[in-house]
Amino acid sequence: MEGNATLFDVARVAGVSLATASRAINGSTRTVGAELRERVLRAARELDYVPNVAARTMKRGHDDVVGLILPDIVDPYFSGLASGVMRAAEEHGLMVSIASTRRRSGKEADYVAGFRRQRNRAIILAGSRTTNQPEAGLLQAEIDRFEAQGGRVVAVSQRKLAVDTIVVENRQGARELATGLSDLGYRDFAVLAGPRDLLSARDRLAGFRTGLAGCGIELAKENIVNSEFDRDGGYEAMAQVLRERGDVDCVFAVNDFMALGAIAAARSHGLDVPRHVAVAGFGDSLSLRDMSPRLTTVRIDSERLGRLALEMVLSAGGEGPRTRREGCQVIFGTSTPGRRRKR
Amino acid sequence: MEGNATLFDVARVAGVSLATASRAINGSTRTVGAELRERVLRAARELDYVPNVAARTMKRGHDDVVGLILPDIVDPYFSGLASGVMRAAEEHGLMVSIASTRRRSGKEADYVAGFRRQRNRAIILAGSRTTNQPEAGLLQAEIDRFEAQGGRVVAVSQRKLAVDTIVVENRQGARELATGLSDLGYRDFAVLAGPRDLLSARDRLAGFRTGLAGCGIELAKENIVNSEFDRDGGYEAMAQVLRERGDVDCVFAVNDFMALGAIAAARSHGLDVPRHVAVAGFGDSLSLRDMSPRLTTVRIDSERLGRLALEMVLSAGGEGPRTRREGCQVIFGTSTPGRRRKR
DNA sequence: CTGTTAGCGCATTCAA
DNA sequence: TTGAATGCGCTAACAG
Repeated sequence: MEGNATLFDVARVAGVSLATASRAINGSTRTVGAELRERVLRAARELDYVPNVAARTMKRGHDDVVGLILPDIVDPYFSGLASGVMRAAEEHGLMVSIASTRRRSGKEADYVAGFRRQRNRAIILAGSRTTNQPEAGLLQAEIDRFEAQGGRVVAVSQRKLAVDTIVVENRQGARELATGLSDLGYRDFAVLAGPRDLLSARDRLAGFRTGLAGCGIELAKENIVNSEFDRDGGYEAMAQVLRERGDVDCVFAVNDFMALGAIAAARSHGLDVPRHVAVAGFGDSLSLRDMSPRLTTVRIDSERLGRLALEMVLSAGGEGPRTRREGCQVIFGTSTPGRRRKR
Repeated sequence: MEGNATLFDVARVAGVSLATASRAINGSTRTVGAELRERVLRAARELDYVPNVAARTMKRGHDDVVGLILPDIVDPYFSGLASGVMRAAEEHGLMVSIASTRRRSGKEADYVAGFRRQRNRAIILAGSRTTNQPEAGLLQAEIDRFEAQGGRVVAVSQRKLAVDTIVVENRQGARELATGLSDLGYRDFAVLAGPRDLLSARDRLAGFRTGLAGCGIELAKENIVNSEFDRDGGYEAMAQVLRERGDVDCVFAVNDFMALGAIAAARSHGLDVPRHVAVAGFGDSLSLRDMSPRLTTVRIDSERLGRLALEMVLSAGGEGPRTRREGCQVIFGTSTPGRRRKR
């Protein structure tokens, strides 16, 4: 075996026409007689025939690859989502191309353009939308081009683009968390609110505030600290809280890894979690499940989101953007055991 | 703008031939007069021309995508590696397709075949080799086909396939870990050795044993327990150790997540780590850095491995398989503080 | 049900 | 340096 057998070779060996060989192997609308099909398949096997995807793509206008754009593959939320996408893709005989923006949200449009050039069949766009309007415009323009070319697009985040979207109910989750923490007796809260321009972070803050308000607790502006969305951001924000607002009894970090940093910061200030201060996160990262104390958090099943996104992007649907909401569930751990009466 | 402008359209608008347009845009051997080139480029911009990758691939025989095959994208080691690959790929203008075998090592060959059909430019095969010989044969056969077609392949693991390989020095790392633990005064070891057929796990065990032997410590067979390579495997193996060999003072889990499970198992048996038993892992997963106790482990910079792999797979090299060794570094944490004299 | 034929968009040969 | 013509491998009309 050297270069590659082509469909033409297969047809010749099988003694049929090119078209018949194509139909037998690919299975088009037309059917092929059992005997001929058998002959073709046998010839293909003998010749170790491999279809040339590029040629097929040229005809069809798209390939069997779905592109996945995400902010950071190392983040367990997104690697979980990628895992779900890949698993579902395998079931459908699709390949998955992944592009990481590494949190440079402006890169999303570039990667959409890249997938368009590749003639990928569909794109899944994961990760929170931001408040950056000009960027969103460029992204939407690229998406429109991709769709004009016959590609399908699904976003997993907020409903901010004119595409099918799986919306994660950050608000609802944060609201329930707030209520639960209030029930546990906490009253003086601080929120490590993450980046100002990240909608997921904003939604979690907003939901949390709403939940507290429902319990008659107001969240003072001074008790909201912005920072990066990662472990170090949580550390710094918590340090600031401890410096400036020493009297809080519960801290909500809008992301598990920020919560991790917050706990580390508390420790390095000589405070124990949860004895001196309670901490809750958001995301329920698997690798943190064995942490001690077990972090109170809000579970998002990102693998499931990935699977749903792939299914959605494959289901035709021509009648305007669809929205599917996915809830999340509060998990109480030992990091918020309930407040003992103070003093 | 509707369907898509083709190179033909660009040529027409620019008032040149197809060939000239192709040469101006792609930049072939032939050069194009400055003025004509400018005209072509302008026309391309006006028409929002996007090259059809499929057509180009048909001519060239390969595209600008590199395939990455790994056992599990959710494992931080592999998501880190993927991150490195993607980062380097971006610098080279390449896309990355990722396939997860979900630890079904027989799937590797299937995905190599898949990437071959896609006419991908290169494949990076990450993850430990196993002792399964027939599987390895099938995989090698698919790799040979891929290479016969002009593709390049690099493996990151053990040097078991006839391809360029980046070898992770598991043995050396485990050996140094053993020596270090011995220096800390530990004498009675158990090893949670992971799956019997996984070479990485075997190498870590072997290195650890060698290291102990160098310190005059023999590792009894009964103190080696096999299990799955994940958190739950570590939990079960540790439970078995505690049941059957209560007297160990230090446990080495060949993988960080197994160590995590081991610590959880110890706790649920009423034992404190490290007070009652010390635990060490392997891998230095980032998300575990804030764990308490801080896990003693062996650091592998998987992001770097990914970057190196991509560079290697792009560098031509026709003279038989190359091997590059990458070391790893022992990190001591509070999970192995040093042994207090017993009794 | 099967065969013939005409491109898909591009890079590259061969002429000019 | 430029242009005209060819064919990569395949699918989908269009005949039969």
